[in-house]
Amino acid sequence: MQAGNDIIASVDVTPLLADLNPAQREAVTAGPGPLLVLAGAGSGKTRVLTHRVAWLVGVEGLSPHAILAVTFTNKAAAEMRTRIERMLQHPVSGMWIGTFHGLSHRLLRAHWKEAGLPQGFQILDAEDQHRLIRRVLKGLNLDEGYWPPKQAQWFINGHKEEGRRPQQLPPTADPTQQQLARVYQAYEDTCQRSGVVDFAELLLRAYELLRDNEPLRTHYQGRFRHVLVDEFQDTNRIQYRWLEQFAAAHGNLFVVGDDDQSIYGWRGARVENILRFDRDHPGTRTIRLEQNYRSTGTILKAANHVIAHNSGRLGKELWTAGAEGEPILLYSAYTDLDEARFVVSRIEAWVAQGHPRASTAVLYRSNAQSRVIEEQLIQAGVPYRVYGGLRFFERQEIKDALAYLRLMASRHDDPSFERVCNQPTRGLGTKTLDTLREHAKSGNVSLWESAQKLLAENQLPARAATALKGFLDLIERLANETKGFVLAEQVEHMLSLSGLIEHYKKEKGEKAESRVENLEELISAARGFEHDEADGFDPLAAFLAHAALEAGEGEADAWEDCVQLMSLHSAKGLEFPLVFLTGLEEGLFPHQHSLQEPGRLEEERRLCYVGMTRAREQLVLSHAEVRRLHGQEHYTSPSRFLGEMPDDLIQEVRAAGTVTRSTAPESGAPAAGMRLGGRVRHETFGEGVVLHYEGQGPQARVQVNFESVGTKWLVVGYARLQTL
DNA sequence: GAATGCGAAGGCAGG
DNA sequence: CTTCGCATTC
Repeated sequence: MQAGNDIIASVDVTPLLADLNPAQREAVTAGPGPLLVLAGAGSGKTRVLTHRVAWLVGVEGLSPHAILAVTFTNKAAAEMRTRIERMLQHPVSGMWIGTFHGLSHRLLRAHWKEAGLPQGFQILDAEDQHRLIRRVLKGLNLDEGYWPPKQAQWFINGHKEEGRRPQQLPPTADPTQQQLARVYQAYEDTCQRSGVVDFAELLLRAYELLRDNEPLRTHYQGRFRHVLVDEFQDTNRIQYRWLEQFAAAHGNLFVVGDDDQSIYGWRGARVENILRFDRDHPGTRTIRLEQNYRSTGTILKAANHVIAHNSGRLGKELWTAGAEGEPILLYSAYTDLDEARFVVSRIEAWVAQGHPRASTAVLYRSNAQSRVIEEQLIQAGVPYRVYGGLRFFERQEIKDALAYLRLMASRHDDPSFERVCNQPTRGLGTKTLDTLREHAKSGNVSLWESAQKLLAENQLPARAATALKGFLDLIERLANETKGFVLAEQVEHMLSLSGLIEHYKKEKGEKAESRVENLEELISAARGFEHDEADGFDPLAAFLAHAALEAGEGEADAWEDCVQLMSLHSAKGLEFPLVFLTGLEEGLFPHQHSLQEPGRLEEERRLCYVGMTRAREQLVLSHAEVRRLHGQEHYTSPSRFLGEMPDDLIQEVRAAGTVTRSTAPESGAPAAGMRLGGRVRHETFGEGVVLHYEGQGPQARVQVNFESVGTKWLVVGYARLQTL
């Protein structure tokens, strides 16, 4: 390749490669063909991806148009784009950088006809999908008690993630499966009729589009000469095949991932995708990035120990050239409140040392845990920001508003019709709606069409007819009158004409007030919304897609210097000098649901690994002996993950009393009703908490932390302990 | 047809 | 502990 060398020689590649280590450099400068980069946490993964793109464009002279880069989150996509543009020092508009969902959506918008969708198709989020499934179940006369919508949702999404349509389900004699298959089919029909697609459908539909449409496939394969994928360990089966559709012709598939950070098995991710990548793609070059630039040696050592308990890994051990750093701190709290206070006091001390608040993250397994910590932060007057949870575009009032906008864009959107036809109330009751649904179902048309038809044929009672006509006219009027308006004015107009904002203004209470504020915020959001005109669809459609695909930020403004609160899942890819990993308790983390299946437990362990490796300088672990969850008090035992870290790396912090670090029970309980963290009463020592036990039956010994006399080992057979 | 109040059910992670 | 559906009442 004489010519190639000439090109390379003619460009000064020094700045591009200067700050890379040998492994990173090897990945960035690799030739064509499949390449797997096993990138450990903090090993410069994003750097490799962005440098690779810069290399392809800047050195190999590839057009940005020829690059397809896929990520999982919008944030990652945005960051990648920014960094690439900074490196190349000019905008790269022709490059496709986005999430699987975002890019699929783009494809489907561009080729809606070929994909068998109406032009104005709308996107269902998880909640919309849930509601629709409930409707479908009702339509099939299935009792919700017997047929939980959640189960049907799980069934449908699970199959879609595997690429299976209702007709392609494996034959089964199981009546439950058969019934669920019918639900799946009915759901699909409803979606098709209403012109809506759920998240999984975006991917599946885009994949099928390329698979079945040869000219289109050839076109895109010809255009995208290089396909790059971030977080490859989180791809599910359909995403894997989706990628193959693009890369099959040339095999230039550059995937970056870490099997130890695969944490989305519950939504269909297949670790196997990364485990078998080199077998699926002969000639794959595998490059390991094991040097970590983020955390201290202590943190890495502990994290390596934890993850070593998993089986079937590709194998990787992080190391650092940096310092050992501070020991990991462990706080055993009495209660979740105690834990929260501890966290807040450490944060205050940290901030007092001159660190910005934003250098701190509090991580937890489930979003419900944030409340207690938030309350303590508020009390201490420490600004904070919560990621995840209920996000802007998921709020009730915002979804109401969006439903109006969606109907303006697409009349046949049944879920939106159902949502707002009587919101605010305008005299459309159950009866009328039932008639509408019945009629729509039998005629296989949308609610909108069915309403028009029933009105035209005068088949409704006068009152209902007036109300219904009022609604249809309202939507038509909104759509027509606001044509040519700028987006924000469209939204504003809709809010006042529909009576929605008035409706919430009339309501009293703090909640209603914030709803009105949110609706006003929606107008601002619309005003600030920018989209690529080149996408070829109008601003309203783009805005609606944005709302569906990017649920928006949580509370608080991003500007202020504030403590970051988030679930472990949303922490992936981020890093902070000081990290709190809270709620390390059996049943919570690892989560209860994961204890049955070994595979799930390993995923929880990976989640722990992800959490630990977020910390740059200081990692603080904590667990509570008593935790209030869902209104009930639970006595808990420390997470088994704590027992998987070497003792000498951990320093315990304890205000009073001592709690020995204990691992989860390896065998059953020593006596009836006795469990780690459970409360017991002793005749002379009083009440205490079970910390440890050994053996079973009357010879079993238990360690109890008594409130009055501290920790003692007792033999169950003699101590006559009473479980409480 | 709409507002109010009660009881039951759900309860993990996210695009 | 919430939220949501449902029934009762206005």
